[in-house]
Amino acid sequence: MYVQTAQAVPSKFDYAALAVCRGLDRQVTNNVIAISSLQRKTAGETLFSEGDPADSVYEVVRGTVRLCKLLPDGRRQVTGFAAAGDLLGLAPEGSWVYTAEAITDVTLCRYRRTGFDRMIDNVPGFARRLLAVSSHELRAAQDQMLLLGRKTAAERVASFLLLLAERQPESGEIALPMSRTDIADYLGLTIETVSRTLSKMKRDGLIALPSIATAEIRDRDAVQALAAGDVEL
Amino acid sequence: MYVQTAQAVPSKFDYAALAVCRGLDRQVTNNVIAISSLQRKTAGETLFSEGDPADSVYEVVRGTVRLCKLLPDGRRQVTGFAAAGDLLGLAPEGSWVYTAEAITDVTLCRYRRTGFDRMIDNVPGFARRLLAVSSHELRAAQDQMLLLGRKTAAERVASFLLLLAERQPESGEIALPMSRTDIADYLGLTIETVSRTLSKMKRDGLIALPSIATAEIRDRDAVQALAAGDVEL
DNA sequence: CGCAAACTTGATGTTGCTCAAGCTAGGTGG
DNA sequence: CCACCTAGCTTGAGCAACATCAAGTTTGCG
Repeated sequence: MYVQTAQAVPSKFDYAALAVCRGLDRQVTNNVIAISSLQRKTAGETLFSEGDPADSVYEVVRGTVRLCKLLPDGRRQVTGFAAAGDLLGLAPEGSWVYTAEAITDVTLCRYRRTGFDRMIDNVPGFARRLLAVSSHELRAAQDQMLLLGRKTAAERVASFLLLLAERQPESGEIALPMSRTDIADYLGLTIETVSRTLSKMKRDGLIALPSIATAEIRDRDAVQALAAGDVEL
Repeated sequence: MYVQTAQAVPSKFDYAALAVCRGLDRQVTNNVIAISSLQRKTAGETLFSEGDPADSVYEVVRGTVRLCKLLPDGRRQVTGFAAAGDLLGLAPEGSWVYTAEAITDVTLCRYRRTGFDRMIDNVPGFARRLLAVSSHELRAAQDQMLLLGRKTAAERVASFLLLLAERQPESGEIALPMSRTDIADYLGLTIETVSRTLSKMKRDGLIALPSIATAEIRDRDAVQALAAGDVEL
């Protein structure tokens, strides 16, 4: 369990910039430092597996993590992608209910559960903010249920691109750090269907695919219409 | 937080039995009474619709509620069924992200948002309990993503029956207060597929269907094997 | 008892999956 | 520096699971 990737923590690290510290005063931030440790994982490494005892909360500082669940025969559902600022393991469930794996090289901040729980009880407003975070995740999960239960393949892919675009407002280009397999397992499709759908959207001028790991929305209205089911591909 | 005499309220109602009050002392329970009001809805009535401003938290006291999301063209995804003890609207999102409709006649306890938020900040341990509830819902949502994204029709129906059975431990019979349409929209299937699958499970002796709104698991191992994908129907 | 809504069952259709074959990009060694 | 190699991606052809369309049947209610 305690596989601390022994790597020097940069002393210049800015703890106050952590998502967990948002809105907290200087003294409490110091408290956060006391219960946290920085970790690095290289692409492909597992952070933790479904069923492992969950004695920590993680914050993604840099990179992208995939969260997934497995069926006994190997079928996989990616339940989400966590990027910088996202928290894993808010749930005090005792053990992890999904597996987390690094998609890119990842920097993490790990908070010991005991200290974290103490903060929940003692830091004013902290619990309420976590509740808001948890609710937001729940909302995303419900949107995903609608996607998985009722949307067509084209609608799923279009929705996915819009979601990523929303989370990366800086650039016109959308980074796709995850593989086609990850996308397929997130959208409840096969890689072939994902690939075909992206190709068709490109052929029709809705998007461009400058590289295998990049997409660009060329006709936002058309992609949105597609995602909403107003039009067929 | 101040106590207010509960005059507008049927005196025989046992407020201390509310899920919200679990673990709270007498004085705080009185506080709950102050911010709450009881409501009734008849089968088919809408409690609130997606997009409506969410100025309250609801607790289901009696009956069953369906939570659903709609696509513009009418496709529907039921994201969950809420029964006695379940809370709706924990999320301080500002407006509802799903529609809630009464499946049976329903009794509700409605808590004003403002008072509820005050309790989150002031009642020790309350926020933490809500966080646990929220996390539990998130976990259920992720299980449902796996179901919707990766399970076959037979696996979905079997999983659904086991889920209901788990939530109704009292009896051997499973109550199905929701229509086939509701089940189909929950499982991401059509009513025909749900009906056919139930019929087949009955024909094969896995379950019995004593009435249209009741099921009984006859061969639990077989149903579990089916739900896990170990065997085909 | 009769009616409408909900459910079941059957026949046919379509979307997305499976299987199979190329293609591309990035990394490695000559 | 380039050729090779491999993992990941794309494309195509056929197929299966589930959806759709269309009757029947049951249930519950007035």
